[in-house]
Amino acid sequence: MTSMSNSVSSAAQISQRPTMKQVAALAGVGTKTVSRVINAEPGVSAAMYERVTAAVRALNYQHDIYAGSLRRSDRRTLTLGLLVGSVANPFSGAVNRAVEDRASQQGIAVLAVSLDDDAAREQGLVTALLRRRVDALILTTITPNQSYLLPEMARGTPIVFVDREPAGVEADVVVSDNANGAANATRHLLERGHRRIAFLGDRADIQTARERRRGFFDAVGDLGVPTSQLIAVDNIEDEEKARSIVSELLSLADPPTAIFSGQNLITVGTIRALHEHGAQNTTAHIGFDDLLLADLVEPAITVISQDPARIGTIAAERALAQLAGDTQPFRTYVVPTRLIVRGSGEILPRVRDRWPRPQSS
Amino acid sequence: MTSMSNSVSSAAQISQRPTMKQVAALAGVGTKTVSRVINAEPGVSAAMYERVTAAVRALNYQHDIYAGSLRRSDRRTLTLGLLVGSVANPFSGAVNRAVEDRASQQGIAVLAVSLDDDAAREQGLVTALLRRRVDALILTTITPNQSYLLPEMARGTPIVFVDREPAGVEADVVVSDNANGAANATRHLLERGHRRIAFLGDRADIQTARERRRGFFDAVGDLGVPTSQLIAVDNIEDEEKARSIVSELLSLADPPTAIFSGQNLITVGTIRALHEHGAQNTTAHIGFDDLLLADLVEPAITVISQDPARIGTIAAERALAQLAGDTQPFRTYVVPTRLIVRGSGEILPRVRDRWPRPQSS
DNA sequence: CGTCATTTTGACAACGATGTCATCTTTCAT
DNA sequence: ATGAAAGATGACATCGTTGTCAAAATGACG
Repeated sequence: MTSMSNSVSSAAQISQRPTMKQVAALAGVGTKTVSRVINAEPGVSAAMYERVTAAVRALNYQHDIYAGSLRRSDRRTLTLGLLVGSVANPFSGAVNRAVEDRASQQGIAVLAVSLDDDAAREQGLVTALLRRRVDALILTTITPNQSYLLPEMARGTPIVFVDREPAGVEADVVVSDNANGAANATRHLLERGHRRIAFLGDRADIQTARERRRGFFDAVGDLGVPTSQLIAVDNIEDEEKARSIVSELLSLADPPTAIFSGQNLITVGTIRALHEHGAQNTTAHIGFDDLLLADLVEPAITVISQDPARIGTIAAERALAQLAGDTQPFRTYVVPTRLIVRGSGEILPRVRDRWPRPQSS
Repeated sequence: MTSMSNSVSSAAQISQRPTMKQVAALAGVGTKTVSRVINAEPGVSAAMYERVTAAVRALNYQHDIYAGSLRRSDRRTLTLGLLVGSVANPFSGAVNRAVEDRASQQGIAVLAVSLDDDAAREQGLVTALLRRRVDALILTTITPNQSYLLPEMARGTPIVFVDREPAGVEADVVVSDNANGAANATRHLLERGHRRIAFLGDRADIQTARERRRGFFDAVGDLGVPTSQLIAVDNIEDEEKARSIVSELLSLADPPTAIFSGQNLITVGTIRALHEHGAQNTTAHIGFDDLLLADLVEPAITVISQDPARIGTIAAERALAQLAGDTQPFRTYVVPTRLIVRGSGEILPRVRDRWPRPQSS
């Protein structure tokens, strides 16, 4: 009975995915001709084209991009690798979406992974993208140095950095105008007479956090505000920590008359604390990065808004341009931020706290 | 001088990505041995293992997942395909993140694409994922029927539907408790004496929108509220349209005493309109889906909150389980929603609008 | 109608990896 | 010491596709 070993018994025959060979067989042509039709290569007669597309439809053939890329000389996989803070975070989501929109115009898909600002994950995540042979990388980084990417760049893989500037690598970079934005916010407060201002910053190992801090100190420095007036707290990791810190600050004998919160979640924590202390209408507050509903809380929150969609679009454009052979020198694209005046940032200090001090002549 | 055609002139030699063959050559072993080491297959002596890993490190070899999958019998690409509303939208982002977290535990990456609730895009996007040979699909759909996926399912590709129930396919489904959540919100309003209630719904071709509408009408129907009291507006596509509709409603001679907004952006538009009319403290309002800062606007917004992370986690678990050979029958997982009481939903109608009517005996 | 240029087509190797299987060592019981 | 069993290793075909190149078909022209 061994003759039955090529069994009919595997009854529940699972239909295989059709291959190009099967399409070719059905159409009665060579596989190369099918390949030509699929890839819209020239030199196929109308009759052949018709026969092949009919077979493709009949079998519901789905071309395998990766098998193709294996043999193809450019080795393109039509996939972009994107490393962002977290795909769950609105800023990253907007960047992701903009990249997707740009890329999908050319049939390119986006493989996005979340960094979580965990330096230990960075290289592993990049490797995971590279193992999948993405055509280009768009990266938000956290490690102090990105020179581990040099061999990959030497191989010709386009790499664009977004949101944060890399170190140890020459490349296209797309960032918000962090220092300027922060300085603008700070000047806005200074102009309204605030001097006792609190700066609340994100983790200091994050490049943008350092930039925003720098902008803050540049602005107060330009005016020669004595540092004894200032309060700066860094490394605020989450909303709850921000809330408790602001709560403490408001309990001080001499609390700040204005607060500049340097990141999204810190802004939310700050708003919470201000409301808890009933201080939201007496303490000025500007946040870096806009929030949904920020215009509907009481008072509405003045913010420095970023343009993540534009950041994503430019990054995708640069990556795609490099793929297309563009060789213009690397540049840093600085996307402007915008001060959106809504109320919380325009609260004036009490007269006795206001600067410049009235002349007592 | 033709002997120089194998030119030294292509000076800027681009270093190629090392292949397994090169690693094998450097280590002085066969490629199959390298393959065994890379894949942690048993039967490799310690000495060989050491020699191979040394060569891998020396060349910075990066294993090509797709080339491997081509020959491998299970044809796994260690990639999951995810179709969501939009990677820029917070709900989708949370689902995406949960799927990523689950999948990355097994070294699986997520290829996410945005549907934009555009029926014309659905099949094309699924095909784009399938062309990349994803191991499984997690889909949010918009077309009226998903039977086009039957051949793919017959091939053994696990497919899990999230957020919305499919039609024409038997599969695992993970959804919010939409009808119940909407009914709860509605009862919450009815219990407080509201009868003149407005339901504001999303596009009627979206399954969840229909479910929420159903929940609303179930709840009012159970109490026998005369439909003449009710206002239902469907197909509200964006925040601005929601705002203008609510604005109109509030201008009616007999405006609604309560509003149930059936989706995120509709909720935001509703809040805007209420504030513009100064009606936010006299008109009750409950929104479906939570919003950041919803607890900080005045009044704080009562909502039906969903649990997108849980939806994503369950979906990923089911997809991975099916990949692992789990054959339990398909199920619909209903993730509970939760009424979060914050104030806007507890506003009472004026006495003369309140039900039940006081007995005039 | 024959010749040559041009267009269309397909056979075959190759891309980078793994499955199969044969070969070569080593180990160990007798 | 010997043979059998087990372990380690690599040669080779193969996965689904495309590059190369030669062969076949077609068309142009005298």
